[in-house]
Amino acid sequence: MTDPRMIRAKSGTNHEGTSAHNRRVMIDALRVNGALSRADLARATRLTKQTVSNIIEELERDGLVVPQATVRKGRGQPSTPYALVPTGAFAIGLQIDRYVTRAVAVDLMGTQLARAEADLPAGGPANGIMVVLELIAGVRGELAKVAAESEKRLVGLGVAMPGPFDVEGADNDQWMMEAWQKFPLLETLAARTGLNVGLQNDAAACATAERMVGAAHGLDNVVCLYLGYGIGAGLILNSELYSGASGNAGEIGMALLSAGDPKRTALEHRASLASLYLHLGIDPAAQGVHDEIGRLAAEDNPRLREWVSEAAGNLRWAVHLVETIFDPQTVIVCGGAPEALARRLLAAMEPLLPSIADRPGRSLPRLTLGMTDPWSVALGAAAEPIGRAFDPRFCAIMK
Amino acid sequence: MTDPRMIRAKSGTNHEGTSAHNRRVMIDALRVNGALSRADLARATRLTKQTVSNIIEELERDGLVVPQATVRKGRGQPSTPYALVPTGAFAIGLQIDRYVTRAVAVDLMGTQLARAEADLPAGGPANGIMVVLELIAGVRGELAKVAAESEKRLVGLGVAMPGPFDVEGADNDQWMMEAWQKFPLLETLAARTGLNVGLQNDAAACATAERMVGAAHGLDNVVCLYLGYGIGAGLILNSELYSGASGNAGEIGMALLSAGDPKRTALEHRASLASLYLHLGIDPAAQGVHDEIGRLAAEDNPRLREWVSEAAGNLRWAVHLVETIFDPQTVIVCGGAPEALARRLLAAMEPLLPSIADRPGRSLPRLTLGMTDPWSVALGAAAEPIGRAFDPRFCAIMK
DNA sequence: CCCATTAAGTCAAATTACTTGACTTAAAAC
DNA sequence: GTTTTAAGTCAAGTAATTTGACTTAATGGG
Repeated sequence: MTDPRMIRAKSGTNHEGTSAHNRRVMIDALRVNGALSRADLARATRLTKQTVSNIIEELERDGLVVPQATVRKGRGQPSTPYALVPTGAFAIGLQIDRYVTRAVAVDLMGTQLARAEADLPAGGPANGIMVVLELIAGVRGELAKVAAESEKRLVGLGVAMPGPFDVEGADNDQWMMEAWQKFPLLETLAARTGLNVGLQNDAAACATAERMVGAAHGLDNVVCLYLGYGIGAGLILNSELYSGASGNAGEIGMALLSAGDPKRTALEHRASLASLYLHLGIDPAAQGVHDEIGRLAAEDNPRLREWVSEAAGNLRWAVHLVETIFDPQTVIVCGGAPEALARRLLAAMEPLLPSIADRPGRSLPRLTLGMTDPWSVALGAAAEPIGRAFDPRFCAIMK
Repeated sequence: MTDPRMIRAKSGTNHEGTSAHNRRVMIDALRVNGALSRADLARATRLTKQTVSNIIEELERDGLVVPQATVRKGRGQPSTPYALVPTGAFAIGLQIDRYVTRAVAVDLMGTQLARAEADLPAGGPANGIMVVLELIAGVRGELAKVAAESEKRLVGLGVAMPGPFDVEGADNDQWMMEAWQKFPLLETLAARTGLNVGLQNDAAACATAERMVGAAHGLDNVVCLYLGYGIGAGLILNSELYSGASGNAGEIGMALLSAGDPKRTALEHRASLASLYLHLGIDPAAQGVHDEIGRLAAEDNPRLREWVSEAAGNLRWAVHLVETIFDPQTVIVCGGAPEALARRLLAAMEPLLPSIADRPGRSLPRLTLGMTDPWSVALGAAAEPIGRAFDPRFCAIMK
């Protein structure tokens, strides 16, 4: 007898799947384009006016869209644009980093409505899980105060933490995170919060954030270079976050800088905040580190300038590499570096190396500065459940 | 008035879309798993028995599946497995390379039923297009002789040629191909053959071939390193070929070997058949070059050994890089190198560099030898229209 | 040897959700 | 003031899945 678990197949779909897909397509269209009339939506989605009307009616009943003032535009009956209601859905994002954890609550549009951070005690999840749970509960409570229906409309909890996940012989400075990764975090959080829980690495979270509210909004193929304690790439390919066979795609920081180098130097040893801290002799666990390096960057500190120069050289190569491999619409630099530092890095990276991205008729710059905000990872973590709930490509068609 | 062309949205779907998706899911399941009963299909696709029955009936009427002998397996009524009919669909693949062009005709299962090759005259498409058209016509005629209904069941013509496409300042040795790329090839072929025409680069074609009949069969996340005149990566991500924003994803051969190198040496200058020909002082346009280097590899020629050693070092790094960036299930080495040479390269690449691919519980090797056959690119080109027609992920849900 | 059990597969009706085509409404153009 | 154009609604039609009862055909226990 054929073991049914051995049969590999994709899922079929039915009318509900069709309907869910169409709803998501419409929500996505409204998110990307802003308010649209039913007629516009019908043209854009290639559905009939009637179908669009039905779905809009349902979305309005569900409190996800509202009609705007009618618009006269030439001949014909004026149209009534519909806009997404920001308070139509909420999500909570949680970042677990090496020394700190952050939680934010966002609405459907990605606006932050509440947030809080806490230091993570040493010793991994055994000591930290309570801190995390309290942080989430606090933000959730704040959200409930600001938005009446938030509990009913919470679509999930997104978690972001540094990768890689489930790898043998990970880097030494990862030992803190390793304990977290062995811990049944998702199960615990799901059980204790009652929410759907999803996980991404920090670079992926940043890309998710950029896609929802940042430089990648409305783009389909983007690579986000996330400069944090390490360096990772968040990959948006065909409008979808790509996470690889085991969730570790984009760990570009572990890429060796050259084929021949016997010392096997990885990119993040030369271009990451960790390498900057090392270069400057700063303790990354100390309070106010972020502001400190922001100040150094603003005043163009010579030691920092040295690092920028070398890091920029390596990042220039990293950009060349991802352009060559992914052929994205643009590359976005984002992450936990202070904006002054990020701007210096971007400036130092020019001119970029030649690559296939030098093509005629580009409309976007090859390199874009994205969010430089310590909260962007938590924001992206929060964006993940919203994307999951409302993104038409998220396997929406399957049952 | 809002310009409808300015509105960006994904396409909605309807019952036909649903149905098409379910048909494709079933065909895909049969392709990956072999013959399955309706009950098995219902379980695997999460559709009802009745729906599966309806679709199977339709597929049988269309000549795409046939019932096999019934199978008794324990209690209950014996099941009737259904198998794909190889002659249910046909496609033609065309490879346009620098000095030669090849065409193959394949069936639904990827079996080659006819093939032919021809030298390409210098001067690009002006002189070459007639050669190509005659080649296609020849193969098409052969196919018609072997398979009665082939004309009715031809799903398309796939074209593969070296990339990158539409890039400024492409490599010098690409000038021959540049003329081809400027030529309205797809339009001409579509007009002259009356078939649906699709285009891939050669690495992508090889990956498509590996997925249909090779080492990537049934896998969802695979990188194929295609060693040809240059070197490229064919990317299968989430079961789908990824081709980037402008069709040039995977042009890894143009990746610079190190961040610092002022000479800006690209990978394919060190690890590609072009570099081997250069190293050996062989004219790549000469007849019998392929057999020649195969012979040299078989007899372990010292000059060739030198090249293998250096190329393997660089390929080892390339594997490390794609593992780090894509986190694939496996990396497949394939392409136009003779098998003896490919085996030497693979052997020389061990041990691989450490990477996130070193994870516990892997079932597949990190590195696999794929097809080493000059025809594999043409085969992959032919597989593309079949995939397009029968792959459930190929935007099947959209209208 | 018979009958209960199990599983494959069919039948016919119900349901869901999209489409169709005619119609209404409201504004601009002539 | 009439015509034209476009947005949007109404009601019936249609395609495709689901549902639940039924049929068929095998195994296995008593």
